[in-house]
Amino acid sequence: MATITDVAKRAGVSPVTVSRVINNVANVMPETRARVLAAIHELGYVPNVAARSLRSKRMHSLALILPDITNSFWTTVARGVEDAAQARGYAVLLCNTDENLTKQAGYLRLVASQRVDGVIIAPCDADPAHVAPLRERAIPTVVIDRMVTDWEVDRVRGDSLSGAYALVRHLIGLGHVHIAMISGPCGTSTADERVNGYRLALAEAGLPIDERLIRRGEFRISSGEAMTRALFQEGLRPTAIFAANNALAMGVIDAAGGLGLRIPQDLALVCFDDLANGSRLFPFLTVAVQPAYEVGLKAAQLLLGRLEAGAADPPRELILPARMIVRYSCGIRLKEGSGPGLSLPLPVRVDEQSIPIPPVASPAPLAAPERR
Amino acid sequence: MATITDVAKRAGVSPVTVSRVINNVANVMPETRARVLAAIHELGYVPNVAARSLRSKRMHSLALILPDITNSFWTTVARGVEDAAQARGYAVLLCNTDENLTKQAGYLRLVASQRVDGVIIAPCDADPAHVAPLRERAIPTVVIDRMVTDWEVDRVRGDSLSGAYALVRHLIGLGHVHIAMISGPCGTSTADERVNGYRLALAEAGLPIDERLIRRGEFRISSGEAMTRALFQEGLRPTAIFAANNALAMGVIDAAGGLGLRIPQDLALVCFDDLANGSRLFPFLTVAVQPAYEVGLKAAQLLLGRLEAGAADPPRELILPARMIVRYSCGIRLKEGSGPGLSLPLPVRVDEQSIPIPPVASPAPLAAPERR
DNA sequence: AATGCAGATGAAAACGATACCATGACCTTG
DNA sequence: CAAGGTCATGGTATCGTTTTCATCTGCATT
Repeated sequence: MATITDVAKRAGVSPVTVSRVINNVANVMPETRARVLAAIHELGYVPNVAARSLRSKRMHSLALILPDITNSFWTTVARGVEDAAQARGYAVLLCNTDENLTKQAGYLRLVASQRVDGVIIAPCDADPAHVAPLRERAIPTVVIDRMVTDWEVDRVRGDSLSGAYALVRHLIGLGHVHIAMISGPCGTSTADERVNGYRLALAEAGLPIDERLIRRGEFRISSGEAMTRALFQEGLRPTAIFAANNALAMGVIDAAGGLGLRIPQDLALVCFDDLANGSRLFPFLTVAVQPAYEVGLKAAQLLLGRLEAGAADPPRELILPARMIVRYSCGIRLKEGSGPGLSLPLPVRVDEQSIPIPPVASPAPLAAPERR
Repeated sequence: MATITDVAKRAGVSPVTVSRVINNVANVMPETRARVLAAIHELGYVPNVAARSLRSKRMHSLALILPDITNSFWTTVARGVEDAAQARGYAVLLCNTDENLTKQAGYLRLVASQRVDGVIIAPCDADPAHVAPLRERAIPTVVIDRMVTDWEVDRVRGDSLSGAYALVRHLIGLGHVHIAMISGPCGTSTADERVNGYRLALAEAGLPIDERLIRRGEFRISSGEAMTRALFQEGLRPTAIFAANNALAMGVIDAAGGLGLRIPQDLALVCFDDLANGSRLFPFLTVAVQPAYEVGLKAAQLLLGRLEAGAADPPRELILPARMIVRYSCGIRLKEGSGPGLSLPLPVRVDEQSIPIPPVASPAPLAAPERR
């Protein structure tokens, strides 16, 4: 494979000049530049990033560390990151942690050894010790979706609190009083915040908060099924369930099947995060959606901006507003005559209504986050 | 950041010995090894892959080039690749082409410059010219899902022909005679093969093949909708549609909504590739599924095997069998009393039946592919 | 005419690891 | 006991770039 020296020989210049042409730095005579470009083209020369980054300390690559690319939320985030990176010629290393600290630690080591320029990470938990390698090595990082305690770092996330609040208010507005919430692990900030939004909405409506209706598990289908099953087995009979993410909602559906409950007739269901084809597939969940693609895009742009400008501004927090998509899983008919009635015939596709969610103030306010 | 020399000094050995310890090559005295390991640990040393691969010509990374990670089929493939790579300490570079040749070409350039050890690619089309950079530079490659004409290369793919054949036979068995097929671009082998399977099943059943019922477009929702709409607008009235992938099936659902057709009552629908939560979300599509995770896993294993063994065996083709998952989108009740009737009430979750698909012989047989 | 300066280019060193070959110590074998 | 082999280790060159500094040319300034 051709090297920079081959190109230099062919163009009758020194490797240094070729390097200058490639990187568009300093002044090179237009005529020389043309000769170099011609040589590059003729030889099919492509710079060797290993050599380049050994010398220049810039790898031109990012690592994206997230729980599981298989979840449509993360898929879309990844797509946003990838697009932003690609636009600036950066490569993206994909890392799935499965919410597993050991895997995460392994990837942090990999990331250090790859000497990636920056990292976008949705950490397994909020414990700063678990992301220590990033801080110790001062690797530019953007934390997405989650929070890490005591770490002043760039962050991009959706507005979980307001989204949860809006969903629960929606349920309350429909007359529900016994609303259960199933959420993810304590300590995972999104799970916590969604519970906060739930509490806030109930409190504001003057409804009692029954702690037995709040369940915490993991962000996975099986956990959602177990929690739902437990709720009903313990004799609590919520008329509506708020699932803190889409996987949990799928668990609710599984449990409902087993319990002989129909959605929406017997049980209303809302959740955070959309499904892949939410408006095409029944039960047409009513959801709060974070702008997943934008979370990825903005995170990557923020990171790349830092890398290229080298600016040492103070860390920023970007909270992207969520939207509520009202569909059918609470039994509402959106427009007279347009949507299906509650009983039959089966709809093929539901009309949906997308509503911006206004931010609500956090009960325990954060350090002046930036809204946009 | 600590270098190998720092470690060497601290352990009182030469960098060469440290290198040997890191790479587990040659014999190092246990006591020396321990000293080196201790030094590594104390300094938090992580090898610099750039330097390493500059010298050793091995990047320890793979590129995965596929149409769109957002499609659940590709998501799952990616997950398989990632898991296999991670297990052997390889990093995965993610590249989305959006079926766009320009983007694909850009990534091939990136891949060359990154000097990745190997590439797993689902090429946009079968034109060998479009993947020429891989061949010219002799980059070890595994082609997945698609085919490239005149290229003897390792391949891993699902059995499209048999899957399509099985689905159409299923429809025929239910009494359908007017079955339409909407597929992807001509020249994309999966799209072509699925059409072949369709023809084969009809021919075998002695049914006439109406060319107007076969439509070719792109593998995207909007294209599926347009083709379905066109079918009905032209006065053809198929009772069943076979969509060549999940995105096209979503397009059928969109079109059906507009046309006032219910699935399955008015129109049966089957497709290739599963949806993310196919058994939880109505219309519970009956599908042929390729083992997407396995496609990714096997492709990565095949590639890594080649890289590490350096074996120059002849290229292999792995055709993984598809399965049929019979659900509800053709209006069948699986078990008396277990599934829902055709009319109501709405099911929450459908029982499903997963059936292995026996391979069928290709009408134009391929070069002795390997089955497993 | 001497000086200064900017532009264009090149020579050599350096980045951090591994490949290759060399060396000395110790062991085996006929 | 000499010859040869194995083991543990080290010295040095090298991978392909970019960085740093030096050189040279030509032109404007004084």
